[in-house]
Amino acid sequence: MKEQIKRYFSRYVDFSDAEIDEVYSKLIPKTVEKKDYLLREGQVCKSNYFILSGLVRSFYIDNKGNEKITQFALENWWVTNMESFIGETPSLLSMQALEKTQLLLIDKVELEKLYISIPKLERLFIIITENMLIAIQRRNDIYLQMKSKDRYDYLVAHLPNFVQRVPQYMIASYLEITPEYLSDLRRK
Amino acid sequence: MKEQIKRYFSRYVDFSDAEIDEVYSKLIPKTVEKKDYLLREGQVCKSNYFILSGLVRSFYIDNKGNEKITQFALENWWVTNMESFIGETPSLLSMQALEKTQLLLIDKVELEKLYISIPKLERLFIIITENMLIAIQRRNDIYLQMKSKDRYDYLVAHLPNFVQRVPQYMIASYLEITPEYLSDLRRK
DNA sequence: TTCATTTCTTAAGATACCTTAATTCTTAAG
DNA sequence: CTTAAGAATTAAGGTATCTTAAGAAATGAA
Repeated sequence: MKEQIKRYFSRYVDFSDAEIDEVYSKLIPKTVEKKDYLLREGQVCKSNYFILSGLVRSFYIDNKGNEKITQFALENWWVTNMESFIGETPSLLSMQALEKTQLLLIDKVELEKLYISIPKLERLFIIITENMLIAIQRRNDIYLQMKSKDRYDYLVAHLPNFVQRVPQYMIASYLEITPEYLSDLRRK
Repeated sequence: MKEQIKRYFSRYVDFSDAEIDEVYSKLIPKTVEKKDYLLREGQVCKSNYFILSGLVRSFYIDNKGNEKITQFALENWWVTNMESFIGETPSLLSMQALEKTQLLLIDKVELEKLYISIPKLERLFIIITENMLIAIQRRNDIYLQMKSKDRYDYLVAHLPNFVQRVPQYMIASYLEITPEYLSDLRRK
């Protein structure tokens, strides 16, 4: 577990073993079962979650009562609801495990303390935030330009894990189409 | 001009007058005319732009040759192409003034030097980046949930400046619909 | 294995939005 | 003031995607 975190951290910033240890000591392990919630709509999201293994989705219920999936997250991703986490406001999204999932979570308060003793850590989270922003913008562009069929093909090509591990009606939700129409598309 | 920057800065972080002066001395004033470009597709975006007055759009040309507007930015906003600015990669977007626009720009290299002498400044830009991320996510959600008509109404209600100052076919592009269809919608 | 639940498919009819192309309205330059 | 260029409207026909509803297939619990 510690190795996995260490590998992840050193992808972006150079930490000493002592620094890794200090961070690691503040990370709280948590295992959730399939269908368990990490966060429910209306709660304030107080933690940032590092996924050791498993798969998590973020979603909300739209005004017609349908679930809309905004994000999948898997091994070696950080996942949180930025808006709620940063602003300390009630979350519009829920986060739910789609498989048995092992996590390390860090509390917002602890994280901010760590920033002071290990400024490099803040640098790491800046980079993570920037990458998130870029990824979201890129995803938007894809959605802007592509028709449903192409979005599906793109997903299969670039994120095959999602397609394999997630039920098809959730893929449809993520792609912003109905399950019926996705089924149609796949026939071709 | 300095007053405007100072007001903006102190919305988020407390700076001393001396700190403001130091930052201000690195900001380069620039005035561009309507239709001038701040950045062209293919260039690396080396600066972050603070808009003192005027209006700027970001857009790209899609595979059918149509302009797609991804963002408008106006007074007291920072505007840049994050992906190109952070990654120092050729920009996929262009940025163009839609009105005569007064800017203060800061070079990436200068900005990073300033982070060292004024760490609080980095804090400010973290906040700006986080807010950007939240805004983009929120915009996505709106696009996810709403039909064209509702997106237009939302824009009129929440960002009337855009609707007033930008030609309608650009609003259509921003809303991801054709100008003809927007015209249809407005009739109702 | 069996039954119940969840997920996926199929098809018909409806709707949102696009394409093209012609027409009017507005703006800016001479 | 006149004209050309840019912007907005209108209408007809087409396509992508949704809705509803039913049945088939897969999965998981007993």
